[in-house]
Amino acid sequence: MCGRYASARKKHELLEEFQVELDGDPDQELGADYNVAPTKNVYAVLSRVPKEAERAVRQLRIVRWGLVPAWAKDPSIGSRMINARAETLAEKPSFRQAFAKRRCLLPADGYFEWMPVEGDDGKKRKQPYFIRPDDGGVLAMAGLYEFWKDPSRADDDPLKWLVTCTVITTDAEDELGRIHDRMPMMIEQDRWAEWLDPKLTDAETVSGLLVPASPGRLAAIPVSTDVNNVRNNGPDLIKPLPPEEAPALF
DNA sequence: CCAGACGTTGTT
DNA sequence: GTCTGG
DNA sequence: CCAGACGTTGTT
DNA sequence: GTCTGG
Repeated sequence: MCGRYASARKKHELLEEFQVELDGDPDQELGADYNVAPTKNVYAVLSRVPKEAERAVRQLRIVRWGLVPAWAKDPSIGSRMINARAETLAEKPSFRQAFAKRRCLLPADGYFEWMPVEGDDGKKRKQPYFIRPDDGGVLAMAGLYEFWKDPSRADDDPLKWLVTCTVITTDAEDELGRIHDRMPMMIEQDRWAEWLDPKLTDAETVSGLLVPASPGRLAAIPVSTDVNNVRNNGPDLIKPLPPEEAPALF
């Protein structure tokens, strides 16, 4: 699955790597985040037709992780909507609309998975792994975004509309499956444009874009349990553990 | 009809 | 044990 | 995903 | 808002 990831690239790098036309939040830049957790703000690449325009424009926006459906009475439900199963997206009431019209990419340097292991003392513990492309390239996780109108705020309040997102999950490929049986769905660069196209609303066609990532591109690196606590952050969280402290993977 | 859910993961 | 918050 | 709370009243 | 269960 995907319940934690890293996103440390600068905004200008993302604008370039994702061939973004419009910076949706020109006044805001997120700091390098090596411990992105649910409810935090993240970058999303999406394509929408701006007001009074006729053409969809690829843009980079800051959204909150944890999708709040339009019908929610309050936004707290978002912390339980951090993932959406690729297999059932098209039917689930919480995701169906977003799947048809509001798909996005969530840029990541890599994501974290916790593997249950037996410690030297026989006690159960969990070893975190950082999973990232072995060539250091950017990951484009498939996501959905949604708008939620906050009834407690005035119409002219800039916070009237909350924009949230969820990460789509799929079965993990063989090697990664040993750590965890689910993983975030990745979109290859040659499918970005189609995935983001808001005019493409046919569920079957869109589902066809959700193909498992090509295997063998990702490396799983054992890291310190410092990542467990969301208050910790910084590049040390993705540093490989010294070999003597790293449990044998396979 | 109304009430209540609407989600995923992992673990036992 | 289970829910909420980050 | 993991960590941390899990509660109410009244008083400062 | 829309679906499911009773």
